[in-house]
Amino acid sequence: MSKKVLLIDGHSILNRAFYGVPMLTNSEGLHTNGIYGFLNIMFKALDEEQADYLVVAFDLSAPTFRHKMFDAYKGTRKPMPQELHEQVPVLKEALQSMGIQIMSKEGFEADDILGTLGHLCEEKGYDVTIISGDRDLLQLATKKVKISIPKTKANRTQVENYYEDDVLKTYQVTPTQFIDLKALMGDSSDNIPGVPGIGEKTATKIITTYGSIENAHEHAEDIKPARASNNLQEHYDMAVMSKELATIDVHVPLEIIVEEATLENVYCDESYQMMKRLEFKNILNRFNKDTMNVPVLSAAEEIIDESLQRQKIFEAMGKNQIGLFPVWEDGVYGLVLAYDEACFWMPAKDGKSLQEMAGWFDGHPTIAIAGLKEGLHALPIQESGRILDIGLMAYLMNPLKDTYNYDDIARDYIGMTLPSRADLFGKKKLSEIMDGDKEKVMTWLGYLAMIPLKAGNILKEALEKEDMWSLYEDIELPLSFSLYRMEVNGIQVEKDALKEYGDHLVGRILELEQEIYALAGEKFNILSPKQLGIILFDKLHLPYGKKTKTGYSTSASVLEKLQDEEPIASLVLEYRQLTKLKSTYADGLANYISEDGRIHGKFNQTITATGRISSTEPNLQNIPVRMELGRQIRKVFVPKEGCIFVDADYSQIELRVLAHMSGDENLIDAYKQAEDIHRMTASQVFHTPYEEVTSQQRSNAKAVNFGIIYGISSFGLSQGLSITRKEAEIYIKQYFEAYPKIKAFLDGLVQTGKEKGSIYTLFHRKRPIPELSSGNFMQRSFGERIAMNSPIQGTAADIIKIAMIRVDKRLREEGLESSLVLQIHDELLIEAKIEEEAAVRKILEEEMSRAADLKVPLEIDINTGMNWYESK
DNA sequence: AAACTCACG
DNA sequence: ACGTACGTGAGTTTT
Repeated sequence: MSKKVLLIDGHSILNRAFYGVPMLTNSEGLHTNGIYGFLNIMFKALDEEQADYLVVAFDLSAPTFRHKMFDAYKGTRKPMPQELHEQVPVLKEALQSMGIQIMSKEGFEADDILGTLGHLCEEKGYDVTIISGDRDLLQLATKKVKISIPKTKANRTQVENYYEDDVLKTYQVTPTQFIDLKALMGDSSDNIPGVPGIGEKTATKIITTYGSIENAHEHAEDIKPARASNNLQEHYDMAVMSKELATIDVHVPLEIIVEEATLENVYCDESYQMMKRLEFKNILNRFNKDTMNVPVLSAAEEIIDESLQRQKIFEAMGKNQIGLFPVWEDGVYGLVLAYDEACFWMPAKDGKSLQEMAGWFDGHPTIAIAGLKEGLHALPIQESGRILDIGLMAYLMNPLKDTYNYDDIARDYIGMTLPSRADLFGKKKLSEIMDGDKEKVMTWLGYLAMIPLKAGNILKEALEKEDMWSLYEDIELPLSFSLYRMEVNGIQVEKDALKEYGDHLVGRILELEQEIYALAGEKFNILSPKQLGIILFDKLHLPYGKKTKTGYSTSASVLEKLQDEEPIASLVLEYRQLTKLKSTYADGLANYISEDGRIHGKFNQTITATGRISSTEPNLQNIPVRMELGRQIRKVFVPKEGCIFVDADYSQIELRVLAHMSGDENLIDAYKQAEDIHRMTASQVFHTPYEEVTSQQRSNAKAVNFGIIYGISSFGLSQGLSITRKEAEIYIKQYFEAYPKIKAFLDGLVQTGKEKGSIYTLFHRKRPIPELSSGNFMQRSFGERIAMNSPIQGTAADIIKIAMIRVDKRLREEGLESSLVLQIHDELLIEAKIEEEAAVRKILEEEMSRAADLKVPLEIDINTGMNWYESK
């Protein structure tokens, strides 16, 4: 079996990857999309080819001879965008960490190195694959040398492979003649001028007939059309030069031989650390974790005896700061405790005995912990300001990450690469882990408490430096306790009523199903966009609107446009609506009702980019309300015996935040004068007296107000209002004329974002916007909309968080039995003792409207009821 | 795992 | 020329 050699055109593949893979940055802010795409292409090729040797060739940054020649003719090449440029050295570093041979040579291009290596390897009888994005390399194809061109189409990498025969089949010319072809038609992307007026068609015809430019020149008079003939004669020098430019040198004197480019150290510790730094989780999966080096930070010592455990905790009480990690999973309970350089694993008998340990911490020192709210469920430690939740702090420092595990924080804030739980134990359950290698387990447990201990103060200082400590101490930390209480509290749901609701839906769903099949003329899966698309647009020939990358779009906006003409469209819309209610809500929620008849969902504090809370397992922040049928489901959410629901929501909090932050007097005055802000906006924007505003004008103004908050774009607004872009532009222009300071404010946000790389809320919450530095128009525009929206959405989130904390605090301080059950972004739901209704209303009213002192009043609406339907 | 669709603010 | 409103989570189908 002959050896296999893989040769990669470094810059070309990096370039392809950069433009093919959407923007990606690691937490250092380093752009990584090109490197990521490059490595994926490389690994895919390695898997497929099973190569013995691998070389990656790069051009040197200094312009090479061939380009100097041409640059003299026609200026220089376009400069590489900064975001790509910064990835070149990092990619080289990554390849080096894998022990992959990198080759470049002064005075030669990567093409020449690839050509020479390909040539040499073929002579040695090896199978060669050259990967490049550049079709110029097709001239190197032979029976043994394959040119592989990856194409990133719609997020999927497809590869075109060319041996000698394939080039002939595709281009009607041999690989050698491909050079002549290029010499005639030119290649702007490669700075080859070619002959003016000769394109692909003519060039192919000429070369297939005459074989080379030299021969063609000799028979130039016979060439048709006349224009091509004349141009070839007149610009033959260009053709000759182009041929020279396009010809790859296959005789470069190389010092290194390909046999040295073996693949022995691709998956080593060094490259593992590099992939961690770049945050390539997919690529990390390729590593064999068992052979990895596991750094010992401070392994835990097991303390089983309860009185010894007490003693250790007593000792910890004398310290300034301790690290804690409550373990409660899969029948394993216990506590990891760290102080100074020591660390102890203290198993507990069960969940209850672990909870009891919380009492031992009274009068505790500062506690550093990773994930306070989650920890509280196992170890309900006393509420205090002396807690450093490193997960929460790391979230505030950079809310864009998807995990804040000890290994992420160790890497980002201590500069230490530690194996994650998955690296160490894969998908094993905790009980299985604990039964395994003791030394490894104790090392891991050590991480869980030592990393909080070590990172706690680092993160505190980092937050202080950014003027964000108060956000942590006064808002996020106390909020963790409120959210914890809401999770424990849960919300009562009537299981039987929910079941009935579901059954009622099923009846109608079955009817709709039959009607749809009848109109379609066959049975099919209505919920499959693919099958539905075929039925509607291929079989029934309905006019299709949008297309997705995989086929026809069957989204509601498309079906809505059809429904006047086509009954099937309305039926499908209704079918979708009902099946959604059935599966997500009727059935979905039922699965979460626990023994106590309540749903205890999670309120996540470290998910969103803007500072909002998110709700999962189940999501209680998207219970239907807009459509009556869906809204009915709220009737199953009820207060417990002796209670009622009191629901309070802010009225247009984001628009009020905008009025305050922009300081626009017109909008501020509008809020002070008018009942109806959208009507007032319409009056000011369309220069119509307030009383004469039509409902059409009002709803347009409302859409513009939304648009402003979302980061206005004429296209977006035109979609929202079903008008043309031109009309949308006029609305926006008129809006900004009516509210000039809003325009200045939004422009300022984008500018700040570009200067600082981040934008901030009124309470100093930070959101980095790496998209703003993208060279891609789409990405950058997206960044601009984020810059306009996030401070508004984020400030509103800050305000309701403050309100929540204060409402919760007062409910407890005033000795009330009422408690918070839900937060839905601008709404708080309280399960209130019937006799406490007035007190609860008062607290909500006062704390919500006073949560922030804005230039406009914060107004709230309050409703009560015996279920959530009534109280909303 | 990714794509699509749709529920909410 | 580019082809989208901002922020989420979940269920179903498809790859």
